[in-house]
Amino acid sequence: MEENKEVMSSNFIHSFIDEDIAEGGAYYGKKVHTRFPPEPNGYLHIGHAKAIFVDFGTAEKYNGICNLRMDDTNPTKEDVEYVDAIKEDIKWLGFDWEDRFYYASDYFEQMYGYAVELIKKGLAYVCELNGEQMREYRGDLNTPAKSPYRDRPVEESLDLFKRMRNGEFEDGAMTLRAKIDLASGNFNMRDPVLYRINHMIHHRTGDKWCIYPMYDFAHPIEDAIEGITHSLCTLEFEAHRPLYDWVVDNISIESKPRQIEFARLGINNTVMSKRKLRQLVEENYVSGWDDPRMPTICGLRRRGYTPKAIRSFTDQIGVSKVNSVVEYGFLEHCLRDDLNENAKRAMAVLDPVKLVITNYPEDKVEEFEVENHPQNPDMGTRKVTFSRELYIESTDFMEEPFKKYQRLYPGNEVRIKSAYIVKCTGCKKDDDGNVVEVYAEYDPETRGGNTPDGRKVRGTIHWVNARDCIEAEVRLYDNLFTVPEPEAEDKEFTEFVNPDSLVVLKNCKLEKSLANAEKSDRFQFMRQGYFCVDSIDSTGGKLVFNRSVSLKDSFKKK
RNA sequence: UGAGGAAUAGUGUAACGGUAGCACGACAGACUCUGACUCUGUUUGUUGGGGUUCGAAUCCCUAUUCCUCAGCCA
Repeated sequence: MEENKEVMSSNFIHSFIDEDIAEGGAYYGKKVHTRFPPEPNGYLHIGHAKAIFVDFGTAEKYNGICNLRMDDTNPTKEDVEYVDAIKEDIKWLGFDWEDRFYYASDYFEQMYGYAVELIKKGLAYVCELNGEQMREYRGDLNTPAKSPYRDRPVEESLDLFKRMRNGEFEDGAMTLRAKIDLASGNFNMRDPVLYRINHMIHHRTGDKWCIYPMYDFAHPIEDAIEGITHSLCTLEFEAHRPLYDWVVDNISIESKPRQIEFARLGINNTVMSKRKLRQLVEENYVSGWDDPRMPTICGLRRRGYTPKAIRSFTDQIGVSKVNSVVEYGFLEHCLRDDLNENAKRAMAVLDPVKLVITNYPEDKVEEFEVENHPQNPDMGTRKVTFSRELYIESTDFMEEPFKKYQRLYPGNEVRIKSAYIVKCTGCKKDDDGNVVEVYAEYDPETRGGNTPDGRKVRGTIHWVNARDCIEAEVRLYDNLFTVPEPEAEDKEFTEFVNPDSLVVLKNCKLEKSLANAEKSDRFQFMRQGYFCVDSIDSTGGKLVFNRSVSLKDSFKKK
């Protein structure tokens, strides 16, 4: 059943949904309907990608549908600028909400109506405790909360709530609270606040409202209005589920969505809190939200990650209720897996040293045809030129090799990829002992890199023609943090920012064919890793590459 | 201390009460015009203690550890 490779693996959410479908009840006859409800107060990160995958993927699995909804119930934190960025990232990941794009703020009038209903039923009341008092009256683990206003007559609450809406009171002067259970062991049920006063310009409703619904009141209503059957969210909302159900059960609405919680994504060496990511940006630890070291979707995109790799990752890590931390290496594995198959090969010398083929004619130029992908002939070939002087990687020559070193050292033969077998004859060093030129002689019989006599040549190295190449800047990235779990440490997380997480190489030599590479093109530079075109300098036409991920290198560790 | 969750290899994730699998990593080897890829093999696991059962990761009891909640954030 090879063709099922793309289908997401099964998880406990599916078991719950299967039960619901089997039992009928509130879900009977309904298509599975989910939603992804980001608050437009920041950029999406890889953790959101998991949620997106869970929300859209679950709908997909059941031939259902998934809405995209901006959960904009708190104007103090939100901004329109994030809305478009969020939509762009989700689209880029390959998910489609079709025409079902909504704002929580579209439902403010209905929410207000439901609040009035609750007051009329005696299930909500206007409370005049201020924030500080509220905290004092809340009680603690062993003490019930107190609320001096909970027995206020319905008519009085109705009147006050209306006047709250009309703007007669200042911010924080009073709230609308649900009347549930002041002694509940679950603090969320100790008469939670439903509405607060906030005289602020909302990014969509402007100054129409000065009272705003709290998440716990708004979210179940948003879900119910949209006919969501399964409201999937992260574990920290588990204790809010009784309140979610309370709202749905006590207002006059047909739909009874079910909240199911799953564990959010953790990745080691990575910080995934919006607040902290913002801090990294604002304090210039990184160049911006899309810095290729950031775990944001736009950062990963700029780094060279593909939607396919991210989807493969979110699929394979699974969905459960266990707080877990996935290894960063697994994300990299998913990227390599995709890029290995789909990235064209090319040759780039990141730390060049000149190789002179001493027995090759001074003015001769040859052309070789090189395959773009060794395992996939469909990706075609390209031409590279060859002459007496080449650039090779400085690490591909060692005057005194260690055991098992199979590249250039005096007396050793290596294959110059796709060109000739050459034998190293020596090198030239400057006064400080640095190798400035390496010398070798080529074997004309081995044209194209073949060995007609069948002799074994262990090493094959990449190269560019020193007289026919281009220059580029290449940026190498490492983990942004030096410790596996910067958030778990006792110190401020910024103390663990890795100073070596970005290395810029200015004068890399690339084969000429790369001159017409375009932004976002991805390549595997032979033996160097996978790279993505970050930008093209408009003045000099100079290319800048980001290393998306390195190649696995087993021999270094020996 | 109240309430609600969760514990399966180094990591992540599976297993109607019926042989504890898979992936990543690690290690070893084969292959190779990339020390990549690919292929082969190996290693390591049911939190502890009881109980039910022919049989328990799974059911029961108990202990332990970890996570979440006392915003007019989401």
